[in-house]
Order: sequence, then C-alpha cells, then structure tokens
Amino acid sequence: MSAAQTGTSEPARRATMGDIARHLGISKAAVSYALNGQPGVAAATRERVLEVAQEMGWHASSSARALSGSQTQVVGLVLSRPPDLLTTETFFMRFLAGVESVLSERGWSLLLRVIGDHPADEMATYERWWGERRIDGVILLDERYRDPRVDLVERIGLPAVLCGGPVKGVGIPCLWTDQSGDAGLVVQHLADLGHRRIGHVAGPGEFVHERARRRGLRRAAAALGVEVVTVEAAYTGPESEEATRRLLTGDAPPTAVVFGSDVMALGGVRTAAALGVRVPQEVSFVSWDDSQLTSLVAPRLTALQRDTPAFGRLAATVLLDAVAGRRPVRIQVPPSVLVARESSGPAPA
Amino acid sequence: MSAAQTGTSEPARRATMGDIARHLGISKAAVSYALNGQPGVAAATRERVLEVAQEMGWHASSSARALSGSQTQVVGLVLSRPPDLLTTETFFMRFLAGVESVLSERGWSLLLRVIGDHPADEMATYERWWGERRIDGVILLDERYRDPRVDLVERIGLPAVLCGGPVKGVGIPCLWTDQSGDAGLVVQHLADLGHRRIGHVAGPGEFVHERARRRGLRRAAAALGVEVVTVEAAYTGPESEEATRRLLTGDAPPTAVVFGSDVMALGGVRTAAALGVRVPQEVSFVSWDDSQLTSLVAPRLTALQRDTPAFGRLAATVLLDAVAGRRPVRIQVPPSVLVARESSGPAPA
DNA sequence: AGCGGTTGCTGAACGGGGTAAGTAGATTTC
DNA sequence: GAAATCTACTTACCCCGTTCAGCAACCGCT
Repeated sequence: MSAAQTGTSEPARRATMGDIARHLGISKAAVSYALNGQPGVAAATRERVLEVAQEMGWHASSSARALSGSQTQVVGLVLSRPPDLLTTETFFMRFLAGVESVLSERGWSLLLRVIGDHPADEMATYERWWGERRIDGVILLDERYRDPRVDLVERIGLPAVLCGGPVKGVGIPCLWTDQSGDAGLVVQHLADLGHRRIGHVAGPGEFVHERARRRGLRRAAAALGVEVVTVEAAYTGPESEEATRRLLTGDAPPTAVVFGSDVMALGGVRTAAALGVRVPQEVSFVSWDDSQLTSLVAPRLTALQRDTPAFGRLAATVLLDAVAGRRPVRIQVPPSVLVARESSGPAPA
Repeated sequence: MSAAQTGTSEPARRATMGDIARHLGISKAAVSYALNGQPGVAAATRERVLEVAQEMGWHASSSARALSGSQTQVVGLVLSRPPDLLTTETFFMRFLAGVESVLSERGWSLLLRVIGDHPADEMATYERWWGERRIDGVILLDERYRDPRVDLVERIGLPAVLCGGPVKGVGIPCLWTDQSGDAGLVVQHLADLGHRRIGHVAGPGEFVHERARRRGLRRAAAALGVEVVTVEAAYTGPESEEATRRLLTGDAPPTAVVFGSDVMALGGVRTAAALGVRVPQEVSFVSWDDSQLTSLVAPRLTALQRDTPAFGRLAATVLLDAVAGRRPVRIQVPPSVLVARESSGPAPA
C-alpha cells in the first residue's frame, strides 16, 4: 500500500538538511552554506553536498525558510466578481497567465482566492493572508472610487500593486491605462467610417476605469463633432442585451455601439440578431476588450486589443519590486490597438 | 512613509503568541492552549488571551504552524493546456470557482500554477511543491492514457485526486464521468429529430475522456441505427472551424454535428455562417459542454450541461478526505443534462 | 493525616532552515 | 619566530507555534 493511499497516517519522509549533514558527517551550517552558494565551504565539500542533496531529492522546506527568512515567496490574488462573470470573462485567465509566467520564472507561487462580489470578504482575505504570513504581497484588480483596499494595505503594511484607472495620490505602486487615448482610437475609427451618433454600453460606474472611459469618449467625440450616448449595465450578457435593445429601439438610435467588454459585445450581437438589425450594415459594433471570443462569433468583432498577459506580467514584476523594497512607481501600460474586423463598417446613409 | 512603501526594509511587526504571553505575564504554552480551545487553562485566562489576541490582531503564522504540525492547509492545482485555450475555455474558471468555495469554507488555500502544455513542467511542479512542503495535496485534471502523474504522486506519497475519464486500477481517488451515458443523451436527442448521420468534432485522443466519448457515441449510434463520423481537432476555434469545414463540405455531409467543447462549437457556428449553411435548418449543432458562451451567440447552442462548479467542489472534498487519510474512493459525477436550445432542430428532408 | 485525582499553569524541546560568533589549523606578513 | 590573517568549518541561537513532561495547589475521600 502506497503512502498516497494512507494519506497522513503514513507521511512520506522527506529529506532535510540535517539528513544531508549526518550522511556526510558535517554540520548543518556547512550544508546550509553549501546549498545557498555562501562562502565558507571548500569547493569539494560544496560539490559533495549538492550531490547528496540531489540524490536524496532534497528541497528546502518553504515553512522553515519563511519562518527564519520572513519571506514566503508567495503572491496573493483575489478575484472578486460575480461568479458567472468570472467564468465568462476571459480577461482574468489571460491576466492570471501573465502573472504566473513571471512568478514561476522566479520560483514564486500564486495563492488564489475566488470569491463573489463581496468587498468585505476580499479585505478579510488580505488581512488573514498577511497576518498568517502566507503571502509577501498582493495584486489589487479593478480600482474603485475611494477604494478601501488601498487604505487597508497601507495600514497593515502589505506590499501591493494597484491595477486600475488613472490614480492620484496613493502611496502604493500603480498600473494605469490611458483610457482617454483608447477612447480616441474608437471614436476616430467610427468617425472615419461616417458615424455621427455613437452608443456606449458601459460597465458599472463604481470602477475608476469605467468613469475614465466615459470621460474619454465624451472628449474625443466633442473634438470630432460626434455625439455619444452612454447606458450602464453589469458586465453580463443579458444586461448588455437589454441595454443594447434600449439603445437600438429608442428615438434616433445610434449607428455604432461601443461595448465595455467582449462579453457585453456578444450580448449586443445577439440583440441585433433578435431585432433583425444587420451588423455592420445597419449598426457597427466595437468591443472595448479583445479576446479569442471576439473572433469566435459571426461577424467577428472589431475590438480594442491590449496585451492582457503582458499587463499581468507587468503587475507581477512591479509587485515583486515593491516586495523587495523599491519605491512605489506609477506605470502607464502600453496603449491599446484597435483591431478592425467585420463588425464595424461605413455608417448607413 | 508607510511600511508598504518601504517594503521589506521596514517590515511590519506582526503580533506573535510570545507577545500575548508577555503582555499577560503567562507562558507561551498557556496562550497556545487558550487559542486552540485545548483544555488546561482557566476560563477566565482563556477569555483574556482571546481578548488580547483580538486586540493585537494576532494570526497564527502559517509557516510556524506548518513546521510543527506538518500540514500547510494548501492545495495545489496546475493548469497545463496551451495558453490560448486556457484563456478561452471557461471550464477551468468554473471548476476553479467550485474548488475554491470548498477550500475557503474550510480555511484552506489554493496554490495555482498556469503553465503551457508541458507535462514535464507539470510533474516537476508537483515534485517541487511537495518537496518544499508547500501543499498537502493536488488535483489532477484531464486524465491521459498511461498518465505519468499517477505514478509520480503514488511514488512520492503526495495525496491527490484524479479527475478524468473512467479509470481502472489506480490507487488514488478518482472522479469519473459516464461519457457513454452522456453520449446516449446526445444521440437520442438527434435521432428523435430525425438525424441519421452525425458528425463529431472531437478533442485530442490522448485524453481518456475523449476516447470514452467516441466509444459512447459509436455504441449509442449503433443501437439506434445512426451513423457517426468522428474528426479530431485541438480544443481551439480555428482547428474546429477547419474540421467542421471538412465535415460539411465532404461527400454525404452529416445533418448534425457534435462538438467536443463550447469553444469548438462556436468555431463550428462560424464555419457554418461562412459556408452559408443555416443552423439549425440545414445542420444541427450540439456542444459537449455548456457555459455562458453557448447562450451568448446566435443561434444559442444546444449543449450537454453539467454542473462544473459542483464538479470542482466534489474534487476538493474528495482531496481533503484523501489528505485526512481516508481510503481512496472512486466517485461517479452526476450525469449531464441535455439543454435543447436553438441550434438543434429537425433533420432537413 | 495521607492518598489519588484534577486543575492550571511553566519549562523545555521540537520542527527545518538561516546566520552570527567562535575556533582550530594552515598560511602569510614583518 | 611571533603575530596577523585566512580558510573551513562548528556551535549556538533565532524564527513561532505545538506539545510533552513536570509541578505546585487544591479538591474530595478514606
């Protein structure tokens, strides 16, 4: 019967530094110096230690290391959005993949919590993780107005990086996106195609980046003599369908609609199909987030594309810098690129 | 300047049991008994300890606890699929959410690694995590033929649960799906609608569950006098588009197609649109996995629906049992339900 | 008074690493 | 030739929570 079958009742003995020391007849300290590349051991001894460690399949106990070194080499991430959104929206997975690539490259790990849309739980999780010394830092996604998470991490001294809209006056490192610039790309694209009345199915206004997008769209539109009508919806298909329906069936419907996410844009496509409105002949659609999904539907969606895995990599890198004690930085992520596909075309005459 | 700004250079002092003991003028041991609900302390003392602990914001150091208790209360999960697939396929997020709900309920955490399709990396990760005492168990997704991960976890004594096709003769707990039963649902549905020639765009045959599906489809079809043609493709949109094109443009094209995943089914929809083949009037589509995506496209897809979060919850529960030393079980997950939507209809005359 | 039993606590060791301080022995320096 | 300096180690203690053995003080019982 294997150890796996009996679980903890027959725990597998894993080698420790003490085992190596005993095997070679030297002290634990010498083994430690040898394994960590520290001076103070003869080259020959070091070699024998490394050999035996390899042979015994030795790995440093993360607990022991954390206990003495006070670093866990673990980064925390809480995904707090309504469950159905998390599972539909591919942003999180793409971001996660980027974060992970940096972490695993440096031998760090990611502690993940998936919770519903309960800000209190999110805060409690950070506090507990930090209190229990489980993590060395956290990535904060989706900045909100007067975000209480910023106060929390500053108060308890938890290194963090804030990913969100343009941020002012917070003492932690931030990644911000130029939503105005991105808005300009969309409006320009649609204006070039002759559209003069643009609908905007926006995500919840509690998020800093959503407000920034609305501002950006208004300004860009004003500069080009275009009108923008914003309607707000949750980041879900059904809510977006409903919002799109309101836009397209109202008085003076827009000839183009911008959606706050790929999932919302897909909802829009469904509504257009249901109403018998052809895309892009009668209405043009643009998604404010690109993913494989936008290419999986017909017509393929014109979308603002940004390198989300790169965003995740950047977040991880900045966080590791913060953990290492670097002064907080404020970094602008590379601007999006507008990928024109089949869902946007000339405005109807 | 806050501690967060200076990172490790000014580490936040977090309270320890020693602090509580000193503050109350009692021993560390008494504090430990009080905090853990152990006998050996007077009720009044216990109360004072808990009060002070609360006041100081004390949390047990997970490292110290793991070091003496030899449990980390952490479960590992490696997602190893091509990056673009992980980010498109919503299965993983839904599964993850289910796993997480059980873990967080019991105060456990999830250590996540996202890697490309490199089985060797996956194995190395398990070995390292276990060697470093970072985890108490792992969830193995997507069983393959002669899966080397099973040998590994049995050899090193790492508690695990295997999620995959029907499994025989492995010594670790397994969750298996009755793919034959599910296949029967699909074939029956299509046969009832008059289809006599069914296409099957299947995922890679290296996965146990994919082979089981093919077998199940063949048997169910034979029993009902229906023909099945299987073509294999990777779990991606483009590959599925291509496979669908081969099926629909070949000699004697099928009147219905079953797809191995929701993403593949969306690829099929695009191909049908591109070829001008109407769904469901000219060809019916069924997806062998349901998600929000299937309702986001037009037409909405008929799909085999299973409760993926519940699957994740079950996996977590079984793993925690295994960690606790329970004998390995083999559990069948509840069968899928066929949700008929707009993409399947009567066979064309 | 003497005995066993319970209650409520303390001291010490342990787990597995890291590291400052100390110490032989060999080598260099003046 | 004595002193200073290296080299290659060892000893000892730290991190923090758990746990075992020990020990007074107090209880009721004979």
